[in-house]
Amino acid sequence: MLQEKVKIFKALSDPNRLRILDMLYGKTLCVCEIREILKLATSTVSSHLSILKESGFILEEKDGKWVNYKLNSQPGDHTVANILSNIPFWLEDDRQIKSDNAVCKSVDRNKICCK
Amino acid sequence: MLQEKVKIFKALSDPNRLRILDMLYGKTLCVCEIREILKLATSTVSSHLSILKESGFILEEKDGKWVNYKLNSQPGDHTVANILSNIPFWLEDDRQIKSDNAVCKSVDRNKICCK
DNA sequence: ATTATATTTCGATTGTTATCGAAATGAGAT
DNA sequence: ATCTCATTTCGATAACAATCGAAATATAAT
Repeated sequence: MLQEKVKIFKALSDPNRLRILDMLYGKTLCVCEIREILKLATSTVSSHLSILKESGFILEEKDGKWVNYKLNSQPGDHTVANILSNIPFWLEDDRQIKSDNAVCKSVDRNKICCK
Repeated sequence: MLQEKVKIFKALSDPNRLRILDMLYGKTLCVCEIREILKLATSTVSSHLSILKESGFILEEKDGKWVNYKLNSQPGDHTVANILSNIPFWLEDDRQIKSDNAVCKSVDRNKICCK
């Protein structure tokens, strides 16, 4: 269905979701790490992650009280697979994306979440 | 800007715009030919074409009272170029897209528009 | 069991998008 | 000049999306 493809492109039609996707190329992240980098409400981040998951771009893994999100390395849809292999190339020149990559490396879940 | 990329993906986030793009791989079309195939109001088609043009996917060419739309063969943005080279592959399995391709070949502007 | 922390779901709000029909524009034909 | 046809712009409407905070759920630690 064409609507499936539309769902894929809608998932990419938000700057915060593009930032999340790009960050996940570096490493697996939990909701509160992403919340800290994007400066959004936790519920908003959760909603973005759900959209990326439903469209096939990412997978979730429960780990105790955390939920880790990572890129889907074996997407069922070939459009998703193709896009995932191109996104770093498409976004690499962006200022925000570059900055996220730097911040992302130094983010530590144990400092951010557990108080 | 990340917003530039978002604009590109938003342009792809509508089934009618995906249908238009795919049809343009076959041939240049005017607004009323597209209107006839998509069964939408002329003003709606014009609006979709404007979105595809603003995001860099297509170009317009005035030809008398007609305005012809065609794919942009030299997009400035490498994301657009990359996507344009992949779209036929991404959409080829879709029923609607297959049917459009057939209909599109037999569409004749002189039968549809001029009465 | 109770408490604390991470996440999701829900409800409300605000902004955006797809659609139409009507009015305006532009360009050829009479 | 006037008429006709293709297209765009405008204004309205209805559906959808991003965001938040509060309430609900889940899991770990005390």
